[in-house]
Amino acid sequence: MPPRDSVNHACPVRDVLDRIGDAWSVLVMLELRKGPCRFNALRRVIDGVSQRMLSVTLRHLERDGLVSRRVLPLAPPQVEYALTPMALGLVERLAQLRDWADTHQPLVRQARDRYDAALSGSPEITR
Amino acid sequence: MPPRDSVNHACPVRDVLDRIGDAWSVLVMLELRKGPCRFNALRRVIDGVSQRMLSVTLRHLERDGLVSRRVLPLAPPQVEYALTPMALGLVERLAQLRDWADTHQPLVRQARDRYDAALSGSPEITR
DNA sequence: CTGGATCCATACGGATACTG
DNA sequence: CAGTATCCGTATGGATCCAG
Repeated sequence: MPPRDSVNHACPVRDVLDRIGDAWSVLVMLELRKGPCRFNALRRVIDGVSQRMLSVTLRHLERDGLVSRRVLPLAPPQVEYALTPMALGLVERLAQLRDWADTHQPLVRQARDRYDAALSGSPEITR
Repeated sequence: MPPRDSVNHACPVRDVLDRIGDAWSVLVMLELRKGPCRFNALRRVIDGVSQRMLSVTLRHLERDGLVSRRVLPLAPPQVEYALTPMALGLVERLAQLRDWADTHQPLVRQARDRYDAALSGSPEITR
């Protein structure tokens, strides 16, 4: 997709799909499902996320009204992120998705390996 | 994410999330949910997808065992794509997601506008 | 601690042209 | 019809440095 804004925004699904598009959003929301969490705590538990992407992701989620941001007025500044009420329904479905992923991941892996093997095994495939 | 393969593949969720990551996969699967479909038919109905991306997307889905590909031996070659049994559960959940997106899209839009307005409205924001 | 700003590599994705 | 191959602009995302 080009500039992502010049495109067909008549399709409502796209809005949410775009948010789900970057894996981090999903991971963050699933994590926040367990309860409110602070920036670096998220950073540690998400595993693999750079500080920049976590920041960007959280801002996007906040913009879409899916995550709330609460600044605790403390000596070392603390910021707590939490799901908004609106996000709850979405997160439930995301959890359903994750469950499917968990249980079917081995099958997907198998299929993938079979596919790859079939390719490299084919006699006429030169590459 | 870097090379997408050098990354943490210990996390099972990632595998499926990556597939869901590109919006096209979801759109294609939701379309195939209605029944088997041919290449150009998909191309027409998906709207916005380039021929290349549809091709790439379908190959990925096939590789993961989520979509089957059947070549009809006809004069003008025809290829029919369909969901595999394994994909059915996934697609159901994706449909759930799409439903949420449909019903909540206005709210997301609102939140987004409010967020943007708050930014440009803030006095101290120079940018 | 919680980020924003910048720099830079690369992978994604569109357009186009070409095959079976 | 159903793709594959190439070219090439652009957005994504990591690394690093800096600020409140």
